[in-house]
Amino acid sequence: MKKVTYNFNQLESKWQTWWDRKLLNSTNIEAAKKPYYNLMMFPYPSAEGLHVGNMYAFTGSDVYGRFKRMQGYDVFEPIGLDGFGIHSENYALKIGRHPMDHAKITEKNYYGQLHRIGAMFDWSRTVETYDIDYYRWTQWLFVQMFKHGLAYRSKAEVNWCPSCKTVLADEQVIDGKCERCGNIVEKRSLEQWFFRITAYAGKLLENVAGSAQGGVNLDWSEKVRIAQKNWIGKKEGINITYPVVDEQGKSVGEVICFTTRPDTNFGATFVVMAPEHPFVNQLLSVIEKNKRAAITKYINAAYNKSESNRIAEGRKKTGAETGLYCINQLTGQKMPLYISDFVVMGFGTGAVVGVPGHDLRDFEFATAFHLPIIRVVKGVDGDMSSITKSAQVQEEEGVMMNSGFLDGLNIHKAIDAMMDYLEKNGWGKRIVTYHLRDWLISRQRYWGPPIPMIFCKECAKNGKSWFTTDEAASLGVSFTAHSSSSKSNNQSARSEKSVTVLEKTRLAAASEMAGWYPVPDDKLPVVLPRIDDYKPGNDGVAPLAKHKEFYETTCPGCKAKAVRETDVSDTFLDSSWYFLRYPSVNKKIENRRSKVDRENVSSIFNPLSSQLPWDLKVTRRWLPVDMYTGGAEHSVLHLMYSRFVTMALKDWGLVDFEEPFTRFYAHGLVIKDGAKMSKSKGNVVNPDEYIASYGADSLRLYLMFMGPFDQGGDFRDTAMEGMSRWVGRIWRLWEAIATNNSDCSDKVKSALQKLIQKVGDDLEKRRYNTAIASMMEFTNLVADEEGQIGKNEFKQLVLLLAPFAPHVAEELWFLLSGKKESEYSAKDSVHVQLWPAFDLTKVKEERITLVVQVNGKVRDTISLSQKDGQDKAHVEALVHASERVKRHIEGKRVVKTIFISGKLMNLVVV
RNA sequence: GCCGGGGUGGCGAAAUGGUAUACGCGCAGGACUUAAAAUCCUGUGGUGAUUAAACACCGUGUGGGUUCGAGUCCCACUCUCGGCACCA
Repeated sequence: MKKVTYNFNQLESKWQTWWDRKLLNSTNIEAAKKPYYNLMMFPYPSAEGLHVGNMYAFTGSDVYGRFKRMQGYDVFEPIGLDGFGIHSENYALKIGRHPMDHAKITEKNYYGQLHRIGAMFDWSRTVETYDIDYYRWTQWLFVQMFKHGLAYRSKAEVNWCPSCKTVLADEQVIDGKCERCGNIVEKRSLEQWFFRITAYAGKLLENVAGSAQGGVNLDWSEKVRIAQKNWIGKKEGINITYPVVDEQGKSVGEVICFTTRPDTNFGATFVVMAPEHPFVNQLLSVIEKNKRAAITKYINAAYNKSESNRIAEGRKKTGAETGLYCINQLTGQKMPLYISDFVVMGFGTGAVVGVPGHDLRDFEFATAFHLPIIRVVKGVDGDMSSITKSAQVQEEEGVMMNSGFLDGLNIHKAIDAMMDYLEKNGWGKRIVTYHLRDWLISRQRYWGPPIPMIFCKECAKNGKSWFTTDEAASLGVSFTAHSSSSKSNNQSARSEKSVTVLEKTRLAAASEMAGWYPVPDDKLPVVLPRIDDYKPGNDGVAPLAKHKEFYETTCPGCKAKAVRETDVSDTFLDSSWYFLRYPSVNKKIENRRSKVDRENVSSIFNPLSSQLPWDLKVTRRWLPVDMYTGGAEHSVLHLMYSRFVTMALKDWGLVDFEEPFTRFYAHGLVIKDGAKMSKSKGNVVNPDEYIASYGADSLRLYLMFMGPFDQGGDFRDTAMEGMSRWVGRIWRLWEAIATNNSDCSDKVKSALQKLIQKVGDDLEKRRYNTAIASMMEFTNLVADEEGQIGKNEFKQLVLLLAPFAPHVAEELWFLLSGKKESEYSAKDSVHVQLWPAFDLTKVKEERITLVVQVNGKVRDTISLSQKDGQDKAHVEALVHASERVKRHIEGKRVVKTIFISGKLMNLVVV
């Protein structure tokens, strides 16, 4: 910790105050001529304050925003807090503070820190997700989802975190553990609210895979696009129907199996269902008593098995025999039907046909249960013997055999031929399935937006719901309880035509929504009351469920007594639309400055018009987001949810674009002592202390210099000394100019032109580390020239420095202006100057260095004029005159001479 | 298992197929100073050789290949970091 020759603490706070006072960073949303929306993922407060990893990300985003502004764009760079939800609540619980009080404290801390890093945030338009003015609209979004059939309630096997005491969406379970607390997640069968994100699976995939026809081409980090692709997990295959019979051959129903490899179906020898498969219940009534007990036992064991147990068990195959058979209609063969937990209910149909010769899992199962194994593919190794070892199981390539009409075809052709055949006979139907599941949106927690739904027993009894109201009819989504109820499930997104899918799913949803009404628009928001028993319980019931005064209400349909939903929505819903809010934030219904009193419920149920949370005109101008920066850990979380919400809004005609983020840049992670910064590892670095001892500018520079922005880096404080030194050197350059108004050499002038080009290029590519390095090279060159730099050249250097070190750049620019403080206006600020232009014709380099090689090895270098360097004969003469070259070609014959004009000559000798 | 990054000095890292290790840290030596801090200067991949310089050889995870020339392109492998995973 050391001192620099200028007082950075004083200087930085001086300019931060000045920028605020001059509204330098408050974008004029309405008047902007060249809007550029530069957004960084807003932080979710899960600690007392930001750590240096957060600052790294914000700085990287800010450097780019500042660069764009200097290129003449009206850059909007907003900031906010994602402080509603489980992250913040868990921390509040940990330190024993009420989440509402905690929110106020984190707001102060986070905003204070975000101020001190010197980013160009527009502090006049912040968004806090726990603000009533904000979550009122989060609830509105939920209602819209419901009315459009994209929100539904369903009993399902869901992830339950025993530590957070709530359910979680699939995306929020990482390696069988809770995304928030790291505890092992259990399965519970609960009735929950879901968002039908699967209805958009096709479109979500197309755009991100770049396969959209006339669609959107996303300029996104490759690894994020691939992660989304994998998560959506599109598989094209076929659903094959197998009739099921008992020992006597009597028909007892049918089982549908999904497969991508129907070509191997002549080799099928058994069928396996997941323990959760609906057919299991059905068959329990038809099978022998002694088998029934065994099956029930197996199923119960499977239910109670946690995810971690399953993982620990590895590939060991267990199962229960049903005594029933599926008929392979290709061959007429009877295939025994089993129940096993290696088949998962959530994918395909929850039942698979076993082809042990050509699928490793099937092979393992067949071996464990002594089932026949038939070879139907001759592999690339030509092996045609019977399959007895797992190494013989052919999966990827081969030619069909023992397969009737398929014999001799390669497997890829055979797949198509078989699908055609099965469809023609009515035994199968081609199908597309996705790994993506519907978004489980309810949380049994306190700190979130109450789900704005009301349940009425009376209406439920009468088959009434919002879908039977006049409003629904006027929106064209009416539904009567008597129409056929097609069972909706998580795999309903199959057709590529989203309109018809939406119509279907909407009706399907309506049929199951008897008794449910959304809170009418004019009764929003449903305010989260302040309660003292806010801790989550073990019973799967939200804290609000213990508060009659909250949940007792009247039915919007029949006016009878009814109850509110007491679960709150997932945090990721809060952040799924915040980018739409920022530019329109001044459109808040109430006066921005007089926030609605959170405690006073009666003042909140204000009649509201059917306005939108965003201004359509503003939104058309500013969205989608031009540049979005954030962590890759949100690849399948926030980024997927936001895309889904935006697509839905587009279909409802509320926005005119379907992708929220045109460009997304995934920044790297800051590592400390070889590990990701985290509280539990105790390696969290607080930026405050470094700002205090080195200044925000030096810290910013150091963070950007550590390595490429998309790779992150290892934080070490010793290296920051170097940055601090360099800033000091620049400061002293100014002192030299101030005292002896020096001019500089052509060498420096030429170098500056090249520097301007280099820094601009690097900034566009976000290669901040090399941009800074080249500025250092430039100042080193100036030092070699005895510190001689012209005032003009120095001014240009300050412009290049401005995005990285905004405070010191502003101070130097101010000093260079020669103005008094009172005369220095917002227009004079270094940050609104135009990025300097470069002119390479000004580059004067008389001498160049030409490399001389013999057989590709460098043996000498020749310094000569630009002009002579182009002259092959001249260079050749010099090369042959070189002592060093002579030594290596002596007694040998030059068979070839390679000449790259102005750069290199290579003599090939033998 | 599948899909993606990545392996370069003591460390963070740089290099449109053309002088590998720019820039920074660290380290060593020096200047300034009564001394320290700060600042500035010089050196810094390895081995060998030399009074010294010149010099030679080796060097970008491993093994091959293409090329006048490979950190960079191709093939095979290996380690590592991320994502997905009994997904049919």
